[in-house]
Amino acid sequence: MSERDPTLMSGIPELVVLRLLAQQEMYGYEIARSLKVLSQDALTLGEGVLYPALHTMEARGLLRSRPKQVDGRTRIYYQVTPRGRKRLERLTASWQRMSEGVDRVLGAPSHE
Amino acid sequence: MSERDPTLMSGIPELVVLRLLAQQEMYGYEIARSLKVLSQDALTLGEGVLYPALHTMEARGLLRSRPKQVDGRTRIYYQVTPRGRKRLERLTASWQRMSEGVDRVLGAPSHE
DNA sequence: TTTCATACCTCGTACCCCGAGGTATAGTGT
DNA sequence: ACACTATACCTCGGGGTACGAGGTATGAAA
Repeated sequence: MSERDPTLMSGIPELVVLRLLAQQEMYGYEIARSLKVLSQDALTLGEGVLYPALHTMEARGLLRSRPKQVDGRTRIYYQVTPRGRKRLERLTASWQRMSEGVDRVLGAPSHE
Repeated sequence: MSERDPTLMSGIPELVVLRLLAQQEMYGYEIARSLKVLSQDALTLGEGVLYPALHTMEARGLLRSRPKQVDGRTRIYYQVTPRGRKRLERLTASWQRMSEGVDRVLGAPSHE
């Protein structure tokens, strides 16, 4: 139903997928490839993560989808809804806050 | 037994706890407070996360503990084992790689 | 025809986070 | 004496998510 804010945990897949789709409509397979390239292999969304995530996000009204036939293959294109954009903003803020927090702890002086 | 590498997910509690303890021996309650201060409130480890995490990490040989009586209260001090230090290195590297990946995706141009 | 890339999917598991609640001591305020 | 706060530990149950493995199907290349 309603989205929960990530506390410490991930939500990374949701965040990066929303970010990609905020730029342009894409289909699942394409998202996976783009992510790998953009992140320079640091992030890899397996299909067992990606597809369920897309479905969940659509069910929550963050995405909308439409099928498209290309060369006899079916692609399902997703786009971000206004609600999804709001969610993206919040997740981005959370991520920044959280990752800065971790970096501060990691960067803490070893002594004194 | 063996530790799993975080793929996308968290492991943040484990990472930051190891990092704190790598600097000096600490007890649970102290860790929670330090974390809040160091991260400037961006990170808060609830006790329901912290204590189980400490126990698991000890069971995995990443930490060693010793009880200490202070003012009639029992504190359990934890320190990092050599194995824990290796684990910390790996987690730190993972974290850096991962967070840079996310930042690259987030920072990707909005158009063209 | 076999293999590879494309393109979708689900199931089960494992893992982890988290809130709520529980015990106990020491100190402070009334 | 009584209550409240801070210290200090703990567990349990639930919820959510990530993930690997496996499954279907098409088109192109070997």
